Amino acid sequence: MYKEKDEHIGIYTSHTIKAIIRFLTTELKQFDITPEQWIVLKRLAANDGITQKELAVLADKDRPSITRILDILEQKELARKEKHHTDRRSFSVFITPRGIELKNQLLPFLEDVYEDRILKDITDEELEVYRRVLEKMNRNIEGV
Amino acid sequence: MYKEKDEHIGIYTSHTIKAIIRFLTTELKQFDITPEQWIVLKRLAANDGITQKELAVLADKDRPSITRILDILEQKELARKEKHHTDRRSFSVFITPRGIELKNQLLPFLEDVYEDRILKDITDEELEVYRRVLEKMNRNIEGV
DNA sequence: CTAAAATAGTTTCTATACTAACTATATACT
DNA sequence: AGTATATAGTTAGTATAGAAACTATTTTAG
Repeated sequence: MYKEKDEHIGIYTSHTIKAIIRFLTTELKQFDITPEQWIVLKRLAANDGITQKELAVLADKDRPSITRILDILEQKELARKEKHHTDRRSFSVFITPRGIELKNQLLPFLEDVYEDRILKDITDEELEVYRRVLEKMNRNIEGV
Repeated sequence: MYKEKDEHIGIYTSHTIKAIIRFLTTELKQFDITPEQWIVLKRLAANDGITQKELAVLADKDRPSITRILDILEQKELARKEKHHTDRRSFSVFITPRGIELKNQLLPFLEDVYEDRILKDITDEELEVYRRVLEKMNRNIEGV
């Protein structure tokens, strides 16, 4: 573990994440939603009525991505946009009843997918170290 | 660490990887290459003359992605394709002198980027656990 | 040996990220 | 007040992943 960190950490992390996203995409197909759309819906459910910009920050998306993903969520009638009352540049975004219903299904579903499948046989101690490494990497490259 | 694994593991991992890829993209800009193109060039350097299909497997890309990325590497004169001698459906892919030169620069450069910056202040013990968690997650979702 | 199936690679389509340019509106400066 | 700057959101262009359809060739089966 002392050498070739590009290979053993960088490229292997990249491989694993792609596999997880592929796995989640497959699991979520039955709900007709992608993992990225899910993150936006989840943030929206917890912060109903916020602006696109605020939603972008919370969902870790840039503004073009939020525009695109909200278009899709609107098509699927999971979210809707209203003109902001005081700032005519902005939109307020709301989750629909259908969106709430889906969120209520997906929250426990995804907890189970992680608990029982993706993270099976991984101890809490290992997960704590794993999470700490992520935090350190984030801090190391912060502001870039 | 016992609950909300979708949030604390899934979404946070996704955030971190995006930040790392953004960081690497910025670092590699001076070499006019992206992280994904780098993986392909690296595998090609270690396996000169293999077919696109073999390269796709080694670089963890699907066939359309390899087609696209090789187009770019050819444009940049880092790789070239030749018709396969015995199987006329295939191409053999070769790295160019320019590609070799770039690889010789990037291999140590990226080792340093990981060692000195991305993984700064992360112990070998932590990295071993981190890598083990990745391996377990990979095994858990294998074949999906 | 010929027809069917498999394989290598490309192209097209959808979804995503990111940059840059653009429109419309709001805020700040003088 | 009027101009300059900043902000919210959209659109367009490049790079990537993945699915599906397609072409050309090879392999397999009968």
